[in-house]
Amino acid sequence: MSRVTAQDVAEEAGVSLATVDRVLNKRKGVRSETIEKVTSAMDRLDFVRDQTAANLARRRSYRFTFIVSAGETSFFSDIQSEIEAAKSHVAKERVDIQMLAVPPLDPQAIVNAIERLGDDIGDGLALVAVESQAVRDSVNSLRARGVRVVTFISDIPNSQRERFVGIDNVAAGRVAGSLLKRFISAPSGDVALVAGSGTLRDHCERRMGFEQVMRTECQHLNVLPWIEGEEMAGVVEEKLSQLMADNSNIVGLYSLGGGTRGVIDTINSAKQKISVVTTELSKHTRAALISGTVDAVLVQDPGHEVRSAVRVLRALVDDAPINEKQERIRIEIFVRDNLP
Amino acid sequence: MSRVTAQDVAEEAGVSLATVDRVLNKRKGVRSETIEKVTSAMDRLDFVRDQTAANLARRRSYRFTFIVSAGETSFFSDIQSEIEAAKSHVAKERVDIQMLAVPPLDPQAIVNAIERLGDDIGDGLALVAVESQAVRDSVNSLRARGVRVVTFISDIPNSQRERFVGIDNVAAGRVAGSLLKRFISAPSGDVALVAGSGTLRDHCERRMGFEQVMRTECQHLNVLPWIEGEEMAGVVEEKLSQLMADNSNIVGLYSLGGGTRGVIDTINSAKQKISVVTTELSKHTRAALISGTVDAVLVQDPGHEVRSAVRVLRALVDDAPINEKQERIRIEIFVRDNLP
DNA sequence: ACAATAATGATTGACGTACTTCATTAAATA
DNA sequence: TATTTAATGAAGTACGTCAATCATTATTGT
Repeated sequence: MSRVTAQDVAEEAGVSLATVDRVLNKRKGVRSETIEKVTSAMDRLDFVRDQTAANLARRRSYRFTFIVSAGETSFFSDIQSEIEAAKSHVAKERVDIQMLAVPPLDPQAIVNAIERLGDDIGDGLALVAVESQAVRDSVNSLRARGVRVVTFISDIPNSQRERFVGIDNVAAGRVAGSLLKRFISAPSGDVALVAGSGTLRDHCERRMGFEQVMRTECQHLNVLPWIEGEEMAGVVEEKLSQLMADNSNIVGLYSLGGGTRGVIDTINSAKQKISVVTTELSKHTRAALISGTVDAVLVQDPGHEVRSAVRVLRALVDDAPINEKQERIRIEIFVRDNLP
Repeated sequence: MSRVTAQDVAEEAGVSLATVDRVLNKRKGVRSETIEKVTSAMDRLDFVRDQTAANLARRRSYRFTFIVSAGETSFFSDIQSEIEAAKSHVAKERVDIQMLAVPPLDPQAIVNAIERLGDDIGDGLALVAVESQAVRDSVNSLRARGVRVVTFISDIPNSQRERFVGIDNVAAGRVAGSLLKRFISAPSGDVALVAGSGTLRDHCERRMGFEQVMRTECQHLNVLPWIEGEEMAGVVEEKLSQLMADNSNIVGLYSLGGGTRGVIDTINSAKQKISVVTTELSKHTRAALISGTVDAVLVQDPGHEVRSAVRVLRALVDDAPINEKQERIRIEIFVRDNLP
């Protein structure tokens, strides 16, 4: 009933513990014939090596760095507190996490941060990437040094990052589109689009996805030129109320990034019935969902993303397989009734 | 830079390792004054006990039993394969899982299974519960024996199970209602309701939630008497086509349980445009989402549920805190564009 | 002040694996 | 056959904590 140990395997295979160990850790100096004896004994006994004991003996501990945007949006403060939470949670499993917040939208800040960290960066890095060749180079040189790198929330394709932990933003945009398509009952009308900044990759991708759906499936709807809110509620509010004053026929709106509070305030003081889909679950979007101002909110779960990044980094360091299903970050749809 | 050990704490506190250990494991025979010295040293040094080493030394291993319904629905076969997956995954962390499939909807089968297992049930049980006093008693006596019990997917309230791992089914029903409400653009019409069986608690709850929304917010819609499909596609198809023949004004449909394939087939061969929300992601609902027959599918992620149950059981055994955010099972909404 | 009790120290051997060293044996080459 | 080389065994130390034992101090009450 007690666990099968390497010692048991040795006896079963008729070899010494040392040889089992050599096989287990793929060290050289064992005949393939002997390897076979050992592995078959392992199968027979259902041996699974005790990872906890192994890690202890290896005195392996993991050190990971998170570099995130210091943006003042609620999403990024959520991310930061989730990292803090994860930090204390995994500390007892010999995983040490450090977090660095850098100014948003600034590639050089990221590069400098990585530079400054040097070897202190540890075994792995989770990075909220910004599109830039300098960052790409920086990531690649980390990889060359053996540091495992995952991008996080915002990807940087064509770099040597080993994985992207985050949602498919094009799909998120499409979801917004197909929801709005179903929500809007008017036979025709205009649809407004509010974004943070055109330089943000995720915003662009969501917009792409959204417009794909609108173009191909909603000929009766006309997507207005998008509003760039620069992630600031005030700016959004000003530009959006202008837009709504000019267009009396707005029937739908997709807010795909920052400054959603401005959207909500504007819609609240408008008379038209507009179907609204937004992003990010903050106290404002939550209230708006409940009051009915907003119909649906599309979300990526920061907690899941942080935990996933840690698990993935650990698996990369351990050369262990990744549970794809577990690590897939969902595009979550919230309506009033499934609010957490 | 290396980890802080209990030995370091002992030195910092000016006591022996034995005393630190006594404090750490809350053994008696230490003056409260000394306890204070030790804990403050721990704080100063940021000591976190190494769980892996602790588990090793304690030679603690966990043994959990899953009792699930042997229903032939795709949902339960998904559950079973997720349990298998979890089993091999956690084996390396000294967690042993056994699974037992019992006939669905049969309280006595559950009670007998628990009886037969005896002490072999291990440290904890995750149970797909069925409403019944016998099961409730059985759960309670397990708890009295010190076995930790969580219910799983289907709850059994008023028992001493320590937690329910699953979704809020009333909320799921409400989500279905508020989605349909938005999807249906017709000014009025009938809404059909297809369920598996009235004896299933989760089905009843979803129906409740759905009708709540319909009654309070959709006076323009008329919910037809529900169809009991007994989880069989053929039965559903027959009854539903009859219903649709009788009512030419059906504009929406919510399929809240088994036999969804029958719903899909029926709708496919109908001429009306009906907004449809269903449950469970199978290859049929997936195809129907893509083809547009179904507008949205409400899902609980079996993988997440299984992993959560294991984590919760382990936390219960360890007397460790539970990460509520991580363990909240989401009501997931899938439309064509966020299909996994 | 003395015994009785409580608190602490010192030491030791697990737990299951990793990794090294040194000795021994078997196989391959000259 | 002698010699080199490769394969294996035997044994020990380490990882950080747990848990038990026994010896040694403090701290009580009388």
